Amino acid sequence: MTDTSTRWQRRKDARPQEIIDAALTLFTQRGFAATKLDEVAKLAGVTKGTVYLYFDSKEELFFSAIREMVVPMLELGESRVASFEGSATELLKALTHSWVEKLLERKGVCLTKVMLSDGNQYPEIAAFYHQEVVLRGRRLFASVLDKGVASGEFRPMDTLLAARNLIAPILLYHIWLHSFAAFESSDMTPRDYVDFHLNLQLNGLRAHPERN
Amino acid sequence: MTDTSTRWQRRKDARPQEIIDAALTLFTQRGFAATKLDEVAKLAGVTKGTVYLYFDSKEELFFSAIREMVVPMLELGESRVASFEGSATELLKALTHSWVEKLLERKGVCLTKVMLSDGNQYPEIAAFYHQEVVLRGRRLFASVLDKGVASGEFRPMDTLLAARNLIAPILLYHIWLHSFAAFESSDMTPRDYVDFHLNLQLNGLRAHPERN
Amino acid sequence: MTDTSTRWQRRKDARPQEIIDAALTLFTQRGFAATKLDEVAKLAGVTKGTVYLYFDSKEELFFSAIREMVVPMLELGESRVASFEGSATELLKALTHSWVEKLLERKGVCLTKVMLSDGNQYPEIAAFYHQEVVLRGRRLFASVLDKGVASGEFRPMDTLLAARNLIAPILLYHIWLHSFAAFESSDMTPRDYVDFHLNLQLNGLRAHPERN
Amino acid sequence: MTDTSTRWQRRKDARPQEIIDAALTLFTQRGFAATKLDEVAKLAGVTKGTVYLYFDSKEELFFSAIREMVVPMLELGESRVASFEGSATELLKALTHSWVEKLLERKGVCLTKVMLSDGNQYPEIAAFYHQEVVLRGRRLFASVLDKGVASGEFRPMDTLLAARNLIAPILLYHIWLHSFAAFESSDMTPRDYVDFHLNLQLNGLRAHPERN
DNA sequence: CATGAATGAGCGTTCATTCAT
DNA sequence: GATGAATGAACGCTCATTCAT
Repeated sequence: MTDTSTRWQRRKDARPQEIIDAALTLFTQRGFAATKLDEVAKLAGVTKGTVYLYFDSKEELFFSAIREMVVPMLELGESRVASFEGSATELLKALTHSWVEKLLERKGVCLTKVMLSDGNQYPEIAAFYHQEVVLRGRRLFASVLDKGVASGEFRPMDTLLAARNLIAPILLYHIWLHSFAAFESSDMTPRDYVDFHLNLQLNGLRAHPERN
Repeated sequence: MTDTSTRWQRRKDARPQEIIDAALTLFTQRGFAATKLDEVAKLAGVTKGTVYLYFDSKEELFFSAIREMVVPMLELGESRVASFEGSATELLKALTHSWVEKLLERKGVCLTKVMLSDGNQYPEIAAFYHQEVVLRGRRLFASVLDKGVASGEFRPMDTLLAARNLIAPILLYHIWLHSFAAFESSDMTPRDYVDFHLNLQLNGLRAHPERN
Repeated sequence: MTDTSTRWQRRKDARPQEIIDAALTLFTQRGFAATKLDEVAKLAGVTKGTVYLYFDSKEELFFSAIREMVVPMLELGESRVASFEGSATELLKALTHSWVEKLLERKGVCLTKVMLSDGNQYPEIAAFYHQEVVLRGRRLFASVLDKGVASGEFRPMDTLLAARNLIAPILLYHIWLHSFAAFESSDMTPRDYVDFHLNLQLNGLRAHPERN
Repeated sequence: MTDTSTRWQRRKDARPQEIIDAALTLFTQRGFAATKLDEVAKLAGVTKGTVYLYFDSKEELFFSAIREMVVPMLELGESRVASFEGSATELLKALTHSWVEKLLERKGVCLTKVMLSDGNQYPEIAAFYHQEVVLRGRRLFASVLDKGVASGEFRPMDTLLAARNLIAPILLYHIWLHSFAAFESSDMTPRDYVDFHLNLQLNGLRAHPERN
C-alpha cells in the first residue's frame, strides 16, 4: 500500500465503515427504532445527508452492518475449528472464550439483541440473519461437539440441539448486560460466568451421573 | 338480555384486562416502541381514547401488564415449590414444564423479550422488572437446586448461577420463536426442546463425568 | 312559595345555576378553551353527561353564563343610577365601589377577561357581550357623568369616552389579578387602588379642581 | 440569481423571525392555546416540522417572541426618557404616542392580551413577562411622572400607581380592538382616543390645572 | 333525571427522507 | 462528495360530545 494516499482520501474510503460502526453502537445500545439517524451521523462525524450517500435507508444501513460485522466473525470461527488440533473440550473452551472476547471488545454479537427487538418488522433482514448468523453459529458449535463425540470425549447426542444449550446462556448473559447492567450487582466477571457455564455444561448437575 | 353486543354492553370491569391482553400480544410481537396504541385499541375492540380511560400512558399500560401477568405467575411457582413433595429432580422438571406451558398458552413471559428490546429507554420499568421478575425467577429455580443439593441429588454448586444456565436456553428459545418463527423448520415441539435441555443439564456433556 | 318543596326538588331546579357557577369560576380562572367540561361537572357536583342535559354545548354554556350573571348586574346598576339622589360625584363613587365589590365577591366581571381571551373564536357571543355588557356598561357610567355635567360638578366633555377612561383601569386591575396575582407584591387592597384611581380621575373631571 | 423562489432559496437566518412574526399575529388574534402550529407554519410559509428546527416547543416559541419583540421596545423607551429634554408633559405625550404607534404598526404589545388569556397556564412565562414587561413598563411611565413632580409640573403623588392609570386605558383600548373590532363603530381614530385620554389624565395630574 | 363508558377528530411533537446548493 | 434546511407522514395523548343504561 503506497502512502500517496492522503489522509483525506483514506477518510473518504473509510466513511461507510465509520457510519456502520456508529450505527452498530447505537443500534445495540438503544435498539433499531429508537436510534435516530441524526445521532448515527453525529457519532460518525458527518451529517444526516451523508448517510444517504452510502446507504439507501435506515434499514439498508442495518443490513450492511450485519453483513460487515458478523459474517467475518463467523468465518474466522469456522477456520479456527477447521485448523484446530487438540481435544474437542479444549476447542470448545477456546472457541467460546474467543467469541466472548469479541462480544466484549465490541458490540458485534448484540446484533442478536437488535434482531430480537426489531426483527419482526423487517422479515428480510430477519431471514438473512437467521440463515447467515443463527444457523451458521449453531453449526459451528455443533461441529465442535461432533468432533468430541467422534473422539469419545462426549456422549452421542443431537449436537445441533446441544449447541443451542451452549450458546443460549452466553448470549442471554450479554444481552442482559445491555438491558439490566445497572441493576446487576455483578461481582462476577464475564469470564467467570463463562467458565462456570462451560463447566456446568461439561459436567451436568447430577451428583451421580448415569450413563443413558 | 339479548346478545346484540354493542359497544355499550361490555363492562367496565372487563375492559382493562382486555386491553392488557391486547397490549401484551402486540408488545411481544413488535416491541414496545413499535406498537401503536391504535393497534392495541383495535385488537381490544375499542378505540384509542378508551385505552386512556384505564391507563394513564402507554408506559403505564406496560407497567400494569407486567404487574398483572408476570408477578402472579411467580407467586404460583413459589407456592408450588414450597408445597412440593418429591425429589428435587422431579420438582425441577415439573416447575420447568409448568413454566413452559404458561409461556406457550399465553405471551406472559415474553415480557422479557420486550424488556430486552425497550428496557433501556424506561429505566423505572426495567428496575421493577429486574427486581420482581428476573431476580425472583432466579431465586425460585435456585431454591429447587438448593433442595437437590441438600438431598444429595445434585453436586454442591453456586445454585444462583446454575439457575441462570437452566433458565437461559428456555427463555431464549421462546424469544426466538417470536423473532424467527417463520424460519425455524421446527420439526420439534417446545416440549421436546425442554426435555432435551433438562436432560442435558442434568447429565452434562461428558462421556465420563468427573467428580470435581 | 310553599315549603313542600323538598331539598331534592330544590336541588333539581338549582342544577343549571350550579353548573353555571362552576363554569364561571373555571372559565375565569383558566379561560374558555383551557376549561374542561369534566372539571366544570365535578365542581358542580355532577357528571359530564348531566351538563349536556341543560346546555347544548360548551359554547352554549358560556352564553348562558353571560346572560345570567352579567346582565342582572347591569340592570341593578341602572336602577341605582335612576333612583339615586345626591351629587354625581357621590354616585360615581358609590357605583364604582359597588361594582368592585361584585367583582371581588364573585367572578362576574371577569367574563370580560374570558371574552378578551376567547372572544374571537365565537363572534356571536362576542357580539352579544359587546352589545349587552360593554356598551351598556359604558352608557351606565356615562349617564352618571352626564348628571355631573348637567349639575355643573364636571366639566363638559365626551362622557362616553370619559367613561372608558374610568372603567379601564379598574377592569384591567381585576383582570391583572387573575393573570399575575402571584407576582404582584400587593401591599395594597383593591379598595385602595380604586380610591386612588377615582381621586385621580375626579381631579381631571372636575369643573373646579381642588388642590388636595 | 433568478427569483424562482423555491422552498430552498430562503435563508436560515430569516426563518426564525418570519416564524415569530407569524406566531405573534396568530397568538394575538386567537390566543396561545387556540393557535395551531400548523397555522403558524402556513402563515410563515413553511411546514410544521420547520418550526421545530428553530424552536423547541410552542411554549418556547412564545417565549422567544416576547424576548425579541417587547424587550427591545422597552429599552428604546427607556433610552428616550433618559435623553429627553423638555417638559415632562411633552415627554409623556411623546412617549405615549410612540408606544401607540408601535402598537398599531405591529402586534407587539398585544402580547399582553395573550398573557391575560393564557398566562395562568404558563407560570414561567407569566413571571418573565410580569418582571420584564409589566413592571418595567410601569417604571418607565412612573419615571416620567417623577420628572414632572420634580419640575413642579405635576402634583406630588404615588407615581407608580398613577402610571397604571395612564397605561390601562390605552392597553385595554388596543386589546379591545382585537376582541371587538368588528362591533365598535369607531368613527374615532386611535390617535383621537389617546389624545382624549391624555388630556383627561393631565387635568388630573397637573399641579395648576387649566380650564381647557 | 342522571350516569359514565366510549368515541373520534384534532393537536403537539418526532424523525426518516429529500434535494437545492 | 457533502451539507443541512425543509418536508410530511405518523404517533401519543386530549377532550367535547354521544348514548345505552
